[in-house]
Amino acid sequence: MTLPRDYRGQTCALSRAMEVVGERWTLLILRDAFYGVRRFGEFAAHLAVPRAVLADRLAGLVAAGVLDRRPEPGTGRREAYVLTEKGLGLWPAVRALTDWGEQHAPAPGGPRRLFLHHADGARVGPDGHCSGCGTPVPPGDLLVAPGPGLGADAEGGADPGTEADPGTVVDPGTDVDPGTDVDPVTAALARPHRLLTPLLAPLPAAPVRRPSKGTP
Amino acid sequence: MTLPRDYRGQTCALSRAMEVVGERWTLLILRDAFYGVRRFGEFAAHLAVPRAVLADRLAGLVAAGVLDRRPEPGTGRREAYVLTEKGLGLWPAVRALTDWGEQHAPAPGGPRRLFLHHADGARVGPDGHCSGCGTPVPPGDLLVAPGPGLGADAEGGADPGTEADPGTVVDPGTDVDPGTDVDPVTAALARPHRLLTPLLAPLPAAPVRRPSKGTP
DNA sequence: GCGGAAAAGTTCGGTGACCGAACTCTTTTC
DNA sequence: GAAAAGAGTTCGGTCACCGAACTTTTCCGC
Repeated sequence: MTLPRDYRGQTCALSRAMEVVGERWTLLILRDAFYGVRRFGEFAAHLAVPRAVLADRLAGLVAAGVLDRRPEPGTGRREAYVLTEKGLGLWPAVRALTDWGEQHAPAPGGPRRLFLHHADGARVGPDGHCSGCGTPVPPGDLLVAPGPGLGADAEGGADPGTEADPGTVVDPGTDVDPGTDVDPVTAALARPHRLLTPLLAPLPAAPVRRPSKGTP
Repeated sequence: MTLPRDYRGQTCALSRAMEVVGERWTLLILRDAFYGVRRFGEFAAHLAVPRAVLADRLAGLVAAGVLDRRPEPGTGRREAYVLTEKGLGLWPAVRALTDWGEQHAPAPGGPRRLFLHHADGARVGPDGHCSGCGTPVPPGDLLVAPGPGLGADAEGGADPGTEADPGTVVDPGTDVDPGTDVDPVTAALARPHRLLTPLLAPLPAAPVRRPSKGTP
C-alpha cells in the first residue's frame, strides 16, 4: 500500500493504523524487527527490498515512534533499529496476519515457523496463549523455531530434524552450508531464536581491538 | 501497499497474507464488509476510494476467495460482495490493527467504535473474549456500536447517548439529519449494528420511495 | 414502449511510488 | 595510506494510484 497520502476523511482507528504500517514492505520489516533483525543491511538482504524504499520505511517508522534508531557504539557506521513500546504493540497484528496466511495459503509440508513458549517449549496458539501452561505469552517470551514446512522449497535447506537448544547464540556463516546462498538472517532462523533479542552478533567478536589512546 | 508484484523470494506466511490483503484500501474494504457493507456504491461512498481501484480490489478479493460476488435478485444491476469463510478468518487481524490504532493514535474523546457481545451487551476485548461472560465471541456475534469518540470530529454527529436496541434494521436516510452530508454507511453506523448482517436495506422490499408510511 | 434515474463498473490522462542498479560518504581495518 | 564494509542516496524506467468523466445495464413511472 502506498498509504501515507492520508486516507482522506477516514478517521477511524484502522485508517490511522494503516497510515503507519500500511505501506508496502512495512509489516515485513516489522516482523523481522520482532525476530531480532536490527541493522539496515540485514533487512535489505533478507527482504530483498530496494534500499531506497527500505530507508524510507525505516525513517517513517522512526518518525512514527514505532522504531527507535540508535547508533551501535564501537562498530563502524552501524545503526540499530529496535522496536519501541508502541512497536511492540503491533505483535498481535503481525501474528494474526501470519496465522491467516499459514492457514489459508498453507505451505507444503506444514508451517515454516512455529512459535513456542520460551519457558516450557510448548506451542503458542494464535490467541497468544501457551498450549502447555495456558498463560498469555508476550512476544519477548516467544521462540520462533523452524517448522516442518521449512526447507521444502527455495529457502535455505534446513532439514526439519535440526533442533538446537533454545537460546543458542548463532554464529552466522560458519555452520550453515555456504553453497546455498542464503542471507545471514535466513540462516540464523534455521534454529530456534528468542524474539526481540539480536539475531546476529551485535558486535564483532573482538570488541575493542586496539585502545591505542593513552590509557592510564 | 502495492504488493501483488509478489514479494519475490518471500515465501513466509506473512508475505502470502500481504499479497492478498496488503494493497492500499484492501483492509478498509474488508472492515466495511465485516460491518455489513455489501455493494459497490456503498464501499465507494464510505471509503472515498477511486472507483477503478475499488473495482480492482473487489475483483482481487473475489479471485483470492476472500469475498464472494453474487447478484442480488430483484434489484437492478446490484452485486453483493460478502465474506467467505476464508475472509471471516481475517477478523482477528482487522481487530488487532484497529485496536493498535485506537490505542496508539487515540481519537479525542475516546474510541469511536465499541465492540459488544450481542448476547449480553458487554464489551469484547482485543483478545476477542467478552468482558461479561468470558467466552470467545466470533465476529458474527459482535455488535459495532458508536463510542464516545464518535461525533467529536468531522463524522456524522451522533450524540453518545444514542442507544437503540440491538438488531434494529436501519432505514437509511430518513431519521439521520440530512444536513450533515454523511454517506449512508456512516449514518447507519451511528447506532449499534450486528456484524456480518446487511448494513443497508438489501431490497427495496416495500415501495419505500413514497413515505406514505403504509407499512404496518 | 419511452425517458429518466440509479447502480456498477470502465476509460483516460496526470502524478507519484516503486524498482533495480550504480554511486557517495563515513568509519574501520590492514 | 589503501581497502573494505555499512548506510544510505541518486537516477531513469515502469507501474499503480488518483480524480473525473464516460458507458452499460436495469428498473421505474408514465
